[in-house]
Formats: sequence, C-alpha cells, structure tokens
Amino acid sequence: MKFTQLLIPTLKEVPNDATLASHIYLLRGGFIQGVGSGLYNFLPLGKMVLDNVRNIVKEELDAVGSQEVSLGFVTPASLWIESGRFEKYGKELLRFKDRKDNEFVLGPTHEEMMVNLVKQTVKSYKQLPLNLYQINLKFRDEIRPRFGLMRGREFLMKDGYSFHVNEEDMKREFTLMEETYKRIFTRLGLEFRVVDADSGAIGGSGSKEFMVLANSGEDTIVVCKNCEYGANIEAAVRKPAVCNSEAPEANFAKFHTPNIKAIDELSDFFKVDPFYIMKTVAMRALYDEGKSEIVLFVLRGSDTLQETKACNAVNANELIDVSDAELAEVGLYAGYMGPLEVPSGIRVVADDALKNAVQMICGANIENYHFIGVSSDKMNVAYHDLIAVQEGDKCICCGGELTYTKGIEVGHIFQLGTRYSEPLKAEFLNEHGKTQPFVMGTYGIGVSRLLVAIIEQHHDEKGCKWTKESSPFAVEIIVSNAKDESQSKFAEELYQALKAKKIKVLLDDRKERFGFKMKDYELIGIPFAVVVGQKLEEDMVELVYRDGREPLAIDIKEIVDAVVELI
RNA sequence: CGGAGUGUAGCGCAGUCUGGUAGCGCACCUGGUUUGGGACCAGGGGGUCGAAGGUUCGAGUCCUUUCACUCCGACCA
Repeated sequence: MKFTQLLIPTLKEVPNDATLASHIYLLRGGFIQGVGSGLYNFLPLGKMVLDNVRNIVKEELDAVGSQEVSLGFVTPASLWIESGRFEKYGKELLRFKDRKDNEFVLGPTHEEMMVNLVKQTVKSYKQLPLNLYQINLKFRDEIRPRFGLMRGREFLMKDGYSFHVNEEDMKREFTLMEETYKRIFTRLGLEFRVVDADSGAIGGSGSKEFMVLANSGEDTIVVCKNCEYGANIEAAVRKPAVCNSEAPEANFAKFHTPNIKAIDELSDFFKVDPFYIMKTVAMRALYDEGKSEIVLFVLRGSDTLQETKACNAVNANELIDVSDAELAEVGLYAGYMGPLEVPSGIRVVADDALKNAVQMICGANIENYHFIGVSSDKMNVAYHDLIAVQEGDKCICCGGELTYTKGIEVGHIFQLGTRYSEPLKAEFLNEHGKTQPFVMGTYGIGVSRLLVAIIEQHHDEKGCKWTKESSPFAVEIIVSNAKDESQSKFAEELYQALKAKKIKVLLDDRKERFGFKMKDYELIGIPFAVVVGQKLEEDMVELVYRDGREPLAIDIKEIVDAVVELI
C-alpha cells in the first residue's frame, strides 16, 4: 500500500485521556479512534493488526481440530435465565427488550448459545469430542472502562467450547488448548506466564489464565522465584505459614480489653504475635433475588482476607462492606467479633490455617472483651482457603520465595464439566444408550486486548514496535525526498519488486521532509524500513531497524534479497 | 454507586473570577521557498462555546436543571 492512499491519521499531540503507552500509541499512530466510553473504531492500520492476530489464533486452533462458527450477537434472555446466569452476571450484562417486549442480552460470552447449538445437533457419543469456537465482538457493560482497548466495553474475543463424553477426555482437550495457546502467544512474540486462576462468573473448576507480563497489567499474579508455580492473587496458595515467636499459654477465659480493637493493639496489649490472634472480618454477602446476609470471615491476625476466595467460600455473587451500625443491629461489635458465641443466624467461615489452632485470642462478641486460650475445636465453623498470599510467603510446590508481578490477562481456559449442560439439558446418548450431559471445557482469548499486550511489552518513547507476526506491514519504504525523481522512481521499483514477492510493504511516498516521515515510521512501529535517500547516488539504500539496531547501507542490487531474508 | 474534575474548531488548550465582535498552537486548503530527524513565508476555510431553561439591553462568562467524558475507589472471563 501507498501511504498517500491509506487513511493513517497520525497525531503529534497526545489525546488527553490516554495514560497507558499502548493507548497513547494506538491513538497517535492512527490505529484506533475513540468513540465513547470503552468504545473504539479500528482504522485501517488497527484493522490490519487485528486481522493478523485473529488469523494466528485461527490457524493454530484449526490446526488442532477446532472448528470456527459464528453465533448471533443478540441472545434471548431465556437461555440466560435457564442457566442461572441472568442474575449471577449482574449489571455487566447489557439487557434490553425488543418491540414485542421480549428480553434479550448482548453476549458477553456465549456458553448458553453454544450449548444450545450443540444440543440441537449432537445426539450421540459418536459425534464427540467436538471443539467449536468463534471470534466475534462481545459486549460487557463494564463499571469502569479504561486504558483504551485494555478494558473496553465492546471488544473482540475468541471464545471456544469443547464437548466430551467424560471428564478424562475433557482434560485431554484442556491440556491441548493450553499447548495451543502457548503456541499462539509465542508466535505473537509475547512474554507470558500460565497461572492458576479463579473461575469467576463462568463457573467450573481448574481454570488457568495466560498472563502477559507487563507493569501496566491489571492483575496481580503470584510467582515463585524458584520453580514454575504461578497463580492469580485470587487463587494463589502457599505453604502453611509458621510463627517463630512463642505461642501464649492461657486457660480459656474472658478478658477485659477496653478500647483495644485492632490486631496490632491486641498484639501490643497481650504481647503476642498477630499469628496467635484471630482476625474477624464482617462482610455482607449478596445472593440471587436480592437476598443477603452478614458473614464473618475468620483468619489469623498475620493474614489478609482475599475477597474473591471469601466470596467463593459462601457462594455469593458479591461481597460488600458492612457499617458498624449494621453490625450493631445484629448484635455484633466492631473490634470485638469472633467465631465463638456468635449471635444466632450469623454464618462464620474460617481460614484453613485455623484448623487445629490452639492458644488463640479472639473477640468475645461482647463489647470490650476478648477470649484467650481459644482452640479451634470449640469453633463450629466451615473451613475454606481465605487468605491473600503475600510477597515473601513460601511456594506450595518447592518452598521457594513467592513474589508479586503484574500481568495482562489475554487468555483463560476453564474445565467446566456439566455446569451448563445440566441446567440447559444438553444431553447425548452414550455407548450404553443412556442419556448423559456433555462434559465441557471453555477457552477464551482477548483478541483486541492482545494488541494492547503487544504494545505494552514492545514500545519505546518513540512509539510502537510491532512484533514480526503482528505488524501491519512487513517493511516500509521511505522516500527521503519525494520530489527527487530518481529516489521516487527507485522506491516505486523496489515497492513493485517486493509486492511481486508477496511481501506486505508500505511505501511512504508523501511529499514531506525526511524527519517527519521517520517520526511517523517510528510511531507506527513497522519492524524494518528501507530508506531511499541521498546514498542512492552511490547506488546504495539504507536498511533501518525499529528495534534500535544500527542502520545498514546496502547496494540497490541486493536490497530485495536482503529484505526477503529478514522477514 | 461514592469522591474529584473536565466539556470552547479534527486534536491540545486560553478566554469564565470582573457579562460587551470567538481566540492560540497543531492539523487542514492555496501559492511560493525548503528537502537526512516533526521546516519557513504569505493567504485561507472551519464553532448551534455539551444540552435545556432562566437572569440581562446583551451570556462562552452569572443562576437552575440535565447529559457526556476522565481520574480515584468499589467491581471485573
């Protein structure tokens, strides 16, 4: 393509609302255009990159036997009501009615639709396994869209669904998808990590996320310095913590502790390590149909509550903070809450680390009193993993030191089991002639988000640096002085020669000065450029690299071969 | 939804306090000079000042209402 024929509206100035490198450069480079909160138009260059990414995803998936389909964007709400997600998904799900007053949703993900499709067409185990995917727009009415394409409301996603006769075959496919995803992200030139994850609103178990490592990432991931262990903070586990300081010794008793509420105040008062104090966090858990209840989460004073884990532990849709006044209404006192002698009707969940704990201190559920000498056998509570892993904790696999890093979630794969097939009655006849629900897996890739991930990992102060397989063009030809006839003529010849070799080439034939065109080249970020300039008088052109390598002078007779070799 | 802020040309902004002809830079158009790191000269086009209502002889500016967007928080496959 020729620059003069392409719509590439590059900007010198940074749009006010862009803070992230990828957002700034995608806007300035003329890849995308904002149209509303979380809504973007893709301009020609952006569309080219998007198509490249999309094609790589498609190639790799097709190569392992997945089949592409395209589902309707608008979904009848009835399917969502059947699966139980109409409420569970919350306000993020955009709902609306048609002229006949029927309810619909804009698909944020398409488990229901795909199950419905398969249910109508697959009747026998002989048709399984099956892996279907689509690469289509999704809409999620995000509470707070931000960072450009990173968290838009409308975005391009590949969502795949597999159907199996049993758990074992589903796990085989899950592993196959993990390997396929690794190939996709590697081809795109990304540095990433596969981590254990929370399954969130999709449901199911054993999910893994693909995280592109970048400081601007929205997710905190826990990684081991020593081994391959990695997990989203929402799902990370650690080796049980031990405490070096001595446990207190006391018989069970009620102790007067006026105005001593916080863990560190208690720690000072009793001269014991927070490890031996129980922290009780009250939250209001919200359920379907507007139901809610106050739940007490109990953990060691040295630990911190991980809200996602807590939410999962009580099967709630959401946890929100509780005010002191609300606590008082049910007979609880902030600062003096504990797992013993709890007002009736209040649910208590304790962290796994408190199983078999002895000699603990906890609130007495009476104002100004704590219990001492508490052991967990007195507690009638459910145990769950509730804590947020901290930096410095020990790895569950190897005992190595755990640290935090930031990641951009670009892929997420789930072992769903029968989470959707059962309620939606998606069943087939097995080899014994018996009816059974499909065992499913589901696999997502944030295609438009990948553009963000690539730029976040590959940019400098001048602009984008697209990786080889994502770049909108393989090479750019820059005519230094478009009014110099010999330069224009040679550039045109070179352009035609490269095109004849099926190379994606961009010719900057604008009548602009050299510096201007170089700045645009660097902003747009094509990996290589051939500068046709003054050296043409000596039959030489210059090969420049976007990655910072020194330019190379090359004889005009060899330049075509040199470019072919590079790409 | 809570807190903060911003809406004036395609983009970035000034003008609002103290009411009186709608401005600047970039971009765009015409002509000329320039051509290896975002050039220069001259001329030019482009605005319901987010929207509605009010005060006033007169509103971008003052008052009321409303909408949109951004940031922090809660939230998030």
